[in-house]
Amino acid sequence: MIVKTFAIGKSVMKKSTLIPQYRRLYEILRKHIEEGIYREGDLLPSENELCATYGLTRPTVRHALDELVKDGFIKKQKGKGSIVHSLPKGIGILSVAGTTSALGSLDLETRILVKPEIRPWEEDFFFPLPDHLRESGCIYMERLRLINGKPLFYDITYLPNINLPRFTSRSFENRSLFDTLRTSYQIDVTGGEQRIWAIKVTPEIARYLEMKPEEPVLHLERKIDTNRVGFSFFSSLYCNTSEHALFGVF
Amino acid sequence: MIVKTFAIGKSVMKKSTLIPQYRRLYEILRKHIEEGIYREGDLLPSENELCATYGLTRPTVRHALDELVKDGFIKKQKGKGSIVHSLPKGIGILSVAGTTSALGSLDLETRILVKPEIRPWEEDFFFPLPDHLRESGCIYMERLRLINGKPLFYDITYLPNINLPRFTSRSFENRSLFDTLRTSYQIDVTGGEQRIWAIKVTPEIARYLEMKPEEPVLHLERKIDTNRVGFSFFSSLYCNTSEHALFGVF
DNA sequence: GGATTTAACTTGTAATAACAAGCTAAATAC
DNA sequence: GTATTTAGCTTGTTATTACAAGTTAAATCC
Repeated sequence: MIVKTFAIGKSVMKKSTLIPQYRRLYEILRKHIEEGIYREGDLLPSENELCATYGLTRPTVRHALDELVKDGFIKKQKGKGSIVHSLPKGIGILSVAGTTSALGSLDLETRILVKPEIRPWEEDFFFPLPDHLRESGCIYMERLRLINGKPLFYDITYLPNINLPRFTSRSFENRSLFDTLRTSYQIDVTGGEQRIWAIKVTPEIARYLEMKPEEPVLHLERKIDTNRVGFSFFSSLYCNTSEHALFGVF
Repeated sequence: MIVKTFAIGKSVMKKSTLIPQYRRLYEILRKHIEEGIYREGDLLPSENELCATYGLTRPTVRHALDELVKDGFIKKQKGKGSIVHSLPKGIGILSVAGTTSALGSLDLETRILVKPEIRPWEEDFFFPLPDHLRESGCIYMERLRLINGKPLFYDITYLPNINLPRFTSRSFENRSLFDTLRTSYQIDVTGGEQRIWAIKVTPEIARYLEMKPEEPVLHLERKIDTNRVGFSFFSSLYCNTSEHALFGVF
């Protein structure tokens, strides 16, 4: 085989063992899509072109594309190609869609109500907790997310306190918890479970979300699994859907 | 290569071209899981065992297992095996979880309010409609789903009226729309989009769901894509979450 | 010019091979 | 007996090859 010296392909140094090649290509293409190099409806380079460009073989390229499909960045069509979808899938449900305004034009802000701090897990936690998590406590965090200055989400996050160097000192001002875990700690979300209710807003939540009492509010409880065995984290979330719907691609 | 005459593997007849082998293995394992042959927490046979049993190679077997992972039937762990998860992922959100009772013990009933009928698409449909769907009208259906005799879902479904022989005469008493499409028409759900709100129940919906006025109710609007290009269907759903939460695996 | 065929793309399926890395239990050393 | 090592499993990654099948546009025929 003729060895070509490209970005991903097998170079002489073998430090590539850390991160798989399909994952690296995934990150590159994902970045390109998020940066707008490929736009909605565009065709990605064909699999064979990607092979040639990055010095990989088709199974590897296809693996990367499969991940992009799974995460909702592209759709594939036989005989045609990989079509950029651009709507990030988020996790089951995550994004916000206004009735009139486009997503990009929204002024999104995240306010930290309780900075990441280590505390014991709550006694009657809303998901059954494995014992190995109970021992070392959890990283607790409360955030409020606002759109155009109006509060929309009230989000309580619980992470296992194991082996996340410098985590509590990080900033989570932008919606970057998932990105932070992915890029700084190589923790990928692989799935999870969620429960959803429509409830009447409680006085406390109403205060955070600036809602009138008795108004309906969306309540989500989520367990989020990762590729790191035993590392799951949790989120309890309240959302005012009077002006914006929760939007999800699956 | 030594040809073995197993259930899936290449036999002399080549009618196997219709349905891919990984898909057949997927259906077999899925059925086994749903029938309880493999139970929650069990390990599936190893990939090599599945290869030997069904006369397939590892890439094919892995493809089938990947699909099972994607649909939430199993989870894989390196060095260990494929662990049966049993909770079907449904589509984003579908299943119902009671606060106390287990899923299996629930008495589930589906009542048809409006039998499948062909009618034109609504003028201001809640998802943008491709032109090729508009022409041939839609199959319209209203269903009510009850748990222990109490109505829980009110579901309006819209399907494109193209090439579904005998569809309107089928029964949809049990929760089998997705199964029917999958097994009778080889239509697989590949993804979709959904919007979710918590709203105050309208008088009409309150009547169907036997709720008091002003109570919060969950509202979902979903576009569901399939492997058949151009064939997407739609669902508008209202759910009373006062006693049961919507449950989803992703 | 217009309809049809063909050729050159695209992604989808499948077999084969080899090694890496995580997990577990049996074998070994102390 | 207990702790450690090892061997043999498991899934994960990657390359190679070949053909099938859907899409599209150029070439051909009429």
